[in-house]
Amino acid sequence: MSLNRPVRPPKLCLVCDDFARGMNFDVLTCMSCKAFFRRHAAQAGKELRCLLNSDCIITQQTRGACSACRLKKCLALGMNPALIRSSPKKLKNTTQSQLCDASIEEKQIVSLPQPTTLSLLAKDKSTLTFDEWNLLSNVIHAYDEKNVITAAQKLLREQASLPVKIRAKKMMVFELIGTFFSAVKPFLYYLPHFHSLSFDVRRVLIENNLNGMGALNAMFGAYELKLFGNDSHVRTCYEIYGEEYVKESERLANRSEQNGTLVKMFLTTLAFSTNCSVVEESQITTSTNTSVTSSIALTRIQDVFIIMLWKYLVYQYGYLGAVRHLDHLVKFYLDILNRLNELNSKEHKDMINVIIDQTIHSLTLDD
Amino acid sequence: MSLNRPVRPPKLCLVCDDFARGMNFDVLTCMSCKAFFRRHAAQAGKELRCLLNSDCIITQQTRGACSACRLKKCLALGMNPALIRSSPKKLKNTTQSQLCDASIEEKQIVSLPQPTTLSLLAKDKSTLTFDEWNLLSNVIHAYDEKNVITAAQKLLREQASLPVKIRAKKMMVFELIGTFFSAVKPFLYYLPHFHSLSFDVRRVLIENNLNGMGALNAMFGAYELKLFGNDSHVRTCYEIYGEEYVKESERLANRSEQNGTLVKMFLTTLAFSTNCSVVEESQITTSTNTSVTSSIALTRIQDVFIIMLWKYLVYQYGYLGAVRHLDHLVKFYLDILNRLNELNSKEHKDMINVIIDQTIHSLTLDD
DNA sequence: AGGGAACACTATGTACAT
DNA sequence: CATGTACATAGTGTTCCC
Ligand SMILES: [Zn+2]
Ligand SMILES: [Zn+2]
Ligand SMILES: [Zn+2]
Ligand SMILES: [Zn+2]
Repeated sequence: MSLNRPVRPPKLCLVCDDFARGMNFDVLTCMSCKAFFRRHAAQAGKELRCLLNSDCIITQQTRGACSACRLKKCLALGMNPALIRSSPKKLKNTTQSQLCDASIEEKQIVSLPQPTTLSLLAKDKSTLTFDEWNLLSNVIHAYDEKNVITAAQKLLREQASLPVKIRAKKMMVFELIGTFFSAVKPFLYYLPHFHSLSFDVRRVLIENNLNGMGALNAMFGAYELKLFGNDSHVRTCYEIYGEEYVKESERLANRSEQNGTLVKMFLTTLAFSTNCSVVEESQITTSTNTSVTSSIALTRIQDVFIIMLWKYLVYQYGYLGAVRHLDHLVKFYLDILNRLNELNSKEHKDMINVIIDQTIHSLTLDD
Repeated sequence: MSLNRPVRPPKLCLVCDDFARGMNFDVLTCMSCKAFFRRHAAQAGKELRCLLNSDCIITQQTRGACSACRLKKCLALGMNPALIRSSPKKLKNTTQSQLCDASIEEKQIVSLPQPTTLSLLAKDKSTLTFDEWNLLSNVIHAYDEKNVITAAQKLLREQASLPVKIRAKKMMVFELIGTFFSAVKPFLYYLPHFHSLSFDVRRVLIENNLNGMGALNAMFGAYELKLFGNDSHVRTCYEIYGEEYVKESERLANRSEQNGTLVKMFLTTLAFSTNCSVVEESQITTSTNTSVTSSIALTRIQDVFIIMLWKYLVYQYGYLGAVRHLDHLVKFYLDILNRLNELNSKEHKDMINVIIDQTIHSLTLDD
C-alpha cells in the first residue's frame, strides 16, 4: 500500500501517537507501549477489564487511563505476544513457529485457559490489517498536518484580546470559520491516494465535497473549542447569519461526533465521495460533463477507505456500537447539509467559493 | 430530611459506595477516599485533568480510573479541604475559621493561585446539598435492595442451562421479564417519602405508574445484560410478542440511558408522577375519583426529587450535558410508553396486572 | 472520632545491558 | 536492532498511631 505523497518519516507509535523508536513485537511503538505490552500480554493471569465501555481512545495523554483498551489496541495492531521471550504464551501462526519449547513447561503448571487474546489476534476479515492501520495513521496525520483546532483556538484568543468595531469583528469571524474550510486543502494534499486521481476528478471532487467537508470540520471544531459558549463570537455570528440560524447550528454542533479519529476518517470518505453535498444546484451541474463516477480508480479508493472506516468502527465500538455510531454520524452530516441549504449570508457563500477555487487551483497544478 | 422507612445503617462511602467507617473531612467516606482526598485536595500544585469528558461515574470499581472526577465528586459532596491540617489551604466559610495560622507561611513560598476548588465548593443553589446527596444515596440503595440485575442474570443462566420445550421456555421468559416489574415493589417500599402518602394515593400511583416504571427498568436491564444478544431468549420472545415487536424493542433498548444512577433517579420521579403512563384508558379511569393531583404532600415530594435529579444532572454533565441527557431520557421513556401501547400479548398484560395487584396489596396494608 | 504517618503494593516509563 | 533487566517515580489502599 504505497502512497503517492511523501508522508513524514513514520516514527510515531501506532498505539498512542507518542514518538516511536523502532519495531517492537512486530509493530512500530514507543518505548512505553513496548514495556506495557510485555508486562500485560505476557501472562493471562490478570484479565484486564475496562471500567467504561471498552471503547477508550488511546493517545499519549490517555494511554495511562485504561490498560484494557490499551492492550486491546496493541493486539488489534498486531503486536505479537509470542515474541515475549520470558513468557510461555505461544502463538504458532506466522513464520517463527519454532520457539524454545523447553521453557514452556517450567512455571506454568497453573491454569491456562486464555481464549480472549487469541481470538482478538485472529486475523479474520473484520480485523484491521497492518496496512490498514498504517493507512489510518496516515489519514490522521494528513488531518493533523494543518492543526486546524489549534489554529482556530489561536484566532479565537486574538479575537478576544482586541475589542474592535463590528465590521472588523465580522471579518475575524469569517477568518475563523474560513479556517475550517481552508483546512480541507492541506488535508487533501497529504491524503493517501488523492494524488493518484486525474486533474478532472480532483477538481470535481473538490467542487462537490469541499463545502460539506468544511462544514463538518467546522461543526466538529466548534464542538471541540466550545465556540458556541463564546458570547462575543456568537453575537457577531448573529449579525452575519441571523440569530435563529446560529442557534439551530449550535444545537447541531452539540450533536457532533466526539471521536476525532472517526471524524477524520469520515472526512476522508467524504473527500472521495461522488454523490454527496449537493448543496447548490448550480454547483453540481458545472461539472457533470466529466464522467467522474465511472473512474475505476476512484471507486477502488472509496472501497478501501470505507472498509477501513467500518473495521475501525467495529474494532472501537463492537458491531452494535459501530452501527449506532455510523448511523449517528451520517445523520449528523445530513443535518449539516440541510443547514447549509438554509444558509443565507452572501458573504459566507462568496468566501466558500473563493476557498474552493483556491483549493482547486492549488491541488490540480503540481503533482 | 428524616425518612419514614428504616433505611439500613448508612455506612457506605458517599463517594464510591465502598464500605465507610466514619466521617472524613465532613463527609461519610471509606478509608481510601479519605486518603485520596487528603493527598489531592491539599495542594493546588497539580491540577488534575480528566482524560475523558469530566463526567466519569465514580464507583468502587471505577474510582481508580479518573482522579479528576473523583476529586470533583469529593468536593461536590462537601468534603472540606480546610480540614487537612498539613496543608495551608485555608477556607473561611463555616464555623472553624480560626486555624493554626503559624503553619501557613512555612513551606508554601511557591505560587498559590487556586480558584478552581474554591468555586467548586461554593454552595450556590445549583449544587447538591448534603441532604440531597444523602437522599440520592437512599434512592440508589432502595433500588439496589432487590438487586434486579443480578437476579435477572441468574435467571438467564438457569434458562440457558436446561434446554426445555417451548412452553416451559415461555414461562421462564415471563418470569425474567416479570422480575423487572416485580422489582418496583421493593423499590417503592424502601423509597424515601413513599410511606408518608395515604393509602389511596399510593394505590393510584402504583396503578398508573408501575407499568411504565417496570418497562423502563426492563429496558435498562436488557441493555445492561445484553438480553437481545441472547439468541435463545430472543427467539422465545418472538413467540410471545411477535418478531417485529421484539426487534423494535431491541432498537429501543440500545438507546437506553447508561448511567444507572440516573435511571434510578428517573424511576423515582416516575414513581411519584401524576400524569404519566396512560397506557390503557381503562387503567386511568378506575381511580380518578380520588383527588390525587390535589395532594399537597405529593406535590412537595415531586419537587424534591425533580430538583435533586436536575442538580445531579448538572453536577455530572454540566448544564448543556444535563439538558441533553434529560431530553434523551424523556424521549426514551416516551418511546417506551408507545411501545407498551402496541403490545399485544394477553399473557403479558395479565401478568402485569397480577403484579400491580400484588404490589398494591403489599404496599397499602402495613405502615 | 477523625485526623496523620508509614508501609506495602501496583503500574508506569526510562536507561541501559544483552 | 529488538529484546530483557533494573531502577526511579507515582498513585493507591491499608494499618497503625495520635
Ligand atoms: Zn505508544
Ligand atoms: Zn477502556
Ligand atoms: Zn470511597
Ligand atoms: Zn473523568
